Amino acid sequence: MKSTIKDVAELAGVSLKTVSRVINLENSVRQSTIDKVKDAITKLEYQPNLAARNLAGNHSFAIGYVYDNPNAYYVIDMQKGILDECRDKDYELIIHPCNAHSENITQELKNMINRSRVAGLILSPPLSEMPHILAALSEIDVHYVRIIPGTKEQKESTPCVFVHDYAAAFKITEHLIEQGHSDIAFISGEQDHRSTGERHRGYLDALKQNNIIPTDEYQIDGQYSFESGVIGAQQLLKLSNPPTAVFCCNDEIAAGALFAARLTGIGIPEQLAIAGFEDSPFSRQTWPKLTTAAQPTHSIARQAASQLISQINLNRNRTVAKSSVAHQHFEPELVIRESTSNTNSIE
Amino acid sequence: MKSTIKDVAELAGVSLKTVSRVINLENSVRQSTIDKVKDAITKLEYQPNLAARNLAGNHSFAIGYVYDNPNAYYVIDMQKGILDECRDKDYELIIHPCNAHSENITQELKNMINRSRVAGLILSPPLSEMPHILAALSEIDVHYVRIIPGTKEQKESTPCVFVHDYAAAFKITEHLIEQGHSDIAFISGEQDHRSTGERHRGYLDALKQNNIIPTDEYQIDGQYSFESGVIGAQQLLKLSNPPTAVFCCNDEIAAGALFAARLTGIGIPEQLAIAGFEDSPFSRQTWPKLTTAAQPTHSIARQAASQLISQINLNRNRTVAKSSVAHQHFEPELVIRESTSNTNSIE
DNA sequence: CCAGCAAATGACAACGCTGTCATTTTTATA
DNA sequence: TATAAAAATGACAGCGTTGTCATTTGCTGG
Repeated sequence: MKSTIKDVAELAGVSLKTVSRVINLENSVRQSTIDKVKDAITKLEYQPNLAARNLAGNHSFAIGYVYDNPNAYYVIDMQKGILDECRDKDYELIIHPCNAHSENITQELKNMINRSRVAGLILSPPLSEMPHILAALSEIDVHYVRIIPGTKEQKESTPCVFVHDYAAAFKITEHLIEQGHSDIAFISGEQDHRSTGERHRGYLDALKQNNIIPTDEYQIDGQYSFESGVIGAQQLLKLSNPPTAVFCCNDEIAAGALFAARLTGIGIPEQLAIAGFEDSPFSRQTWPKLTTAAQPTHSIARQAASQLISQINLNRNRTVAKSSVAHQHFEPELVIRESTSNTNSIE
Repeated sequence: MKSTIKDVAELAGVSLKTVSRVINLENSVRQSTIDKVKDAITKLEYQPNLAARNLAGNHSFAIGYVYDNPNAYYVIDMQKGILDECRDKDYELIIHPCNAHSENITQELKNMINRSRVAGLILSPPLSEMPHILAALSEIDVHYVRIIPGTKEQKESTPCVFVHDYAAAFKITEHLIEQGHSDIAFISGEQDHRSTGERHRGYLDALKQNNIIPTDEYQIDGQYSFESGVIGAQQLLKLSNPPTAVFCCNDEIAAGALFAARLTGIGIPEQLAIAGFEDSPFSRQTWPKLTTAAQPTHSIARQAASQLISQINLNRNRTVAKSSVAHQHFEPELVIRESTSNTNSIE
């Protein structure tokens, strides 16, 4: 029932190998031959057998996406972006959620690569920032592309897709300043996440540029969680001179801060403006809706997959331009909603 | 570098085929031989080459999970559950998000099955309820397990894992009644989702059992979205005799209803009690937190995967007990929080 | 102690494709 | 037009496993 390369070859009147060449986009095939073969492929609805390709070519047409679920929406978007690219390039995606802080994470990843024979990996934060993981991956010979906060300018030795958190944080803080605030607090995510640092830098620089001196007691150490937002905001609201605005390192923290503010009957945004980061769907589902920064997750994911796949292909063709470490960066977009701005009518 | 079945055979002093037998848990291998082989496997850190297995055995060790993203948290949980089972059984997972209402969805699925050569599929709602999709899958010969609302008792011709939405909806409604409510509204999800019907039945039966006659104008047609909750609640609050409680078909709707109530300054739960369904994380991130029903998604997913894999194996071994349509059902659990009950202190 | 049978094991082809290298065809050059 | 070089194509082995069938081993009972 299912047609094989042999059927195609016969129908097209060429050899197996020539069909194989056409499939693999090898050059040195005459256009007229290509056409014949493609016709046959279409007629027979031929689809190459992945298993056979893997086996014969000794390489896999699968890439892996490894993540430590920071946020379901983010992960889903990433998956979708990667998948879209994979479909284009005829690759498969193996997903691998894991616990970044498990002690045998490196062994786990090695096993996974061994088992699934993936040709490469995409890593998103926080895994993409953990030196011991990167080291382990470099040891075994596997390609990978990292998604990390930062910019092209910072020289990384392995391919990365950058998310320009700094710029976004700067913009958000600036927006708060424009709304007339100068007592602006910051609730951070985990200290060991690079995004936390980047966002904090953006915040600080925006203050600086507007001649606002950051207040120590406004800098709250938190985590990327709702609970952390609750606690952080409570801490801030207890101060003798509480801030009038708070920039939260992500939407969950912001939702938590909102919750805490509500508990004490504080008006949002009149008495406290709250901004988040990430534009997760629930930033639209709070009351009031959250101002936040939207990351183009889907594009980022696609870009990462595209980069990974070309890297793999480069390596296969022995063009060995492995050194050409490609980089690209994406800038989040400011999304202004009611939690920071009364000028937006609350529908 | 990577060891093959040949290496194992040599080290163990047996033939290739015997090693293959051990790997595949075939009987008719002496225990002493099994031990020898297993030792060798461990020593060499041997891992069977999936591609070769697929090719030689003409079957795949991959299953697919097809879904139309109803909810990111749900999908992530499902994926995790399926993956856990897959790791156990040495299968791979191919995820396939799609649009249930796209017109060429059946063709898309067929292509996907062809391309990825998955041995079977797991379907979650709403895809699992769409007759034309099921029909298409039955046509091509692919195993599948559906996750659907309902109970074992309902006779389905193909294997299903049931989620007992009816019972959960009944419980939630009963809880509202216990809180002293009798004017209880219902905001539905999409009418063509079976879950909507099941939840509505549960709601109606709970009312009936408590001698409450359902009010027509309290039955709101909605969708599974935040916006729908906003609109539905606004509609309810405009009534001359508005309800004192509302059961929303999922948490998003409930969050929307909460939002709408907030806008009009209505106190929750004093003036309006709100219950959701699903226990998505943000049901804990609203103010006040939402009462809801928690589905054991991870277990459901695992069960579905387990069922699918045994079905596939059965079929392989020509035991052809394909008729033994296994069913199992899971009951959501009531999670009472502040949106319906003042007895819970608001922390 | 051996025939007879079942259980255990092995030899070898095959799965569908790609890599290597040999052969044929085309093109460019003299 | 002949010849060399390049481009296009093909023959065939081999990737790591499993299926089939043949062979060997171990056991039973007479």
